[in-house]
Amino acid sequence: MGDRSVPHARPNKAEVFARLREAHAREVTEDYVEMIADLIEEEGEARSVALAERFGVTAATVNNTIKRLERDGFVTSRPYRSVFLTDEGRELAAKCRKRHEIVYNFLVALGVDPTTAEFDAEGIEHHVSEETLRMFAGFAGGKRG
Amino acid sequence: MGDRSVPHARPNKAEVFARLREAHAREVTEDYVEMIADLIEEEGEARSVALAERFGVTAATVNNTIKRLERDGFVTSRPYRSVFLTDEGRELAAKCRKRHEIVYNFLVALGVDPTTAEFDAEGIEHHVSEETLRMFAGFAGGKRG
DNA sequence: AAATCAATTTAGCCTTGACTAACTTTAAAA
DNA sequence: TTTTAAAGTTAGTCAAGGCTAAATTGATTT
Repeated sequence: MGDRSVPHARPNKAEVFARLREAHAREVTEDYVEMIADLIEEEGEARSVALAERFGVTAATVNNTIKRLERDGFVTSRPYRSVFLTDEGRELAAKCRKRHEIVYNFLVALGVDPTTAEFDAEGIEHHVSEETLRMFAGFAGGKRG
Repeated sequence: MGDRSVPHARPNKAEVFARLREAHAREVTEDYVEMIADLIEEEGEARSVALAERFGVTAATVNNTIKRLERDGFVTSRPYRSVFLTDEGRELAAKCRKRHEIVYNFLVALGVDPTTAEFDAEGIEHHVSEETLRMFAGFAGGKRG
């Protein structure tokens, strides 16, 4: 147990920032698999030109990122062809989409303007723990039901 | 007005991600000025060994970051001496601390465990707009009063 | 005063995530 | 079928933010 017996003991700062850095490392991956899933749904396939347009980056940047996602097992791709999600990628995309919606709906339920909520949700979603996500879901749900 | 006359028009995705990238670029700066202010308050000065310990990074990393903060006008430093905040740095630190507290108190008011709230607040705070921050502050305040 | 130890700095390396410019491939039009 | 335009790729650059290892400085002991 170490020095953690005090009620509400503050976590070690270094732990907090270590977790923050881990979250950062996952962010781009999560945004990409989510966007790829959206594109496949909306347009039937995910072309890198569409990814570049939606993220507001160049085609070269998309290319680099897709290679990394492939290396990490989230997508498959062949030269000059569109990008596909692996099972793992699809799973992650589904999880991220749910989380995004919960955060967005929570902000709107709280009274935040929907446009602002879109901006904020995109940043916040990657840093919300399971526990906090449950609270968010419960709050928005309670307001509806 | 362009194509923004529809109620609740979704913002362009590229804008959302551009703002996200801007927020990222500010994160480390904000965390450092806040931590430097804390150290000066708690210990009278901000030594890089203390910064390294609290962030959970090496002294070399702290050194790099401090140089960047100095370049950007948030701190001053002299070799082998502790770090000082400029007026701009102090201002930013105060703003960040207030924001951090609002986010943390909001999460706790919502029912999130204080330890989890510490972790989540550190990630969330950098992505909360002024508008959302006001909603957070109002929510926690309303519960108290 | 010298030795030692802790703190700081420097140098060099790595990955991520961005860019531009130039090149190749694919698909569509002439 | 050839040409052209759009899409995708490759190569090279850069800054941020991490690291290790080695050198230096400052402060404390002996």
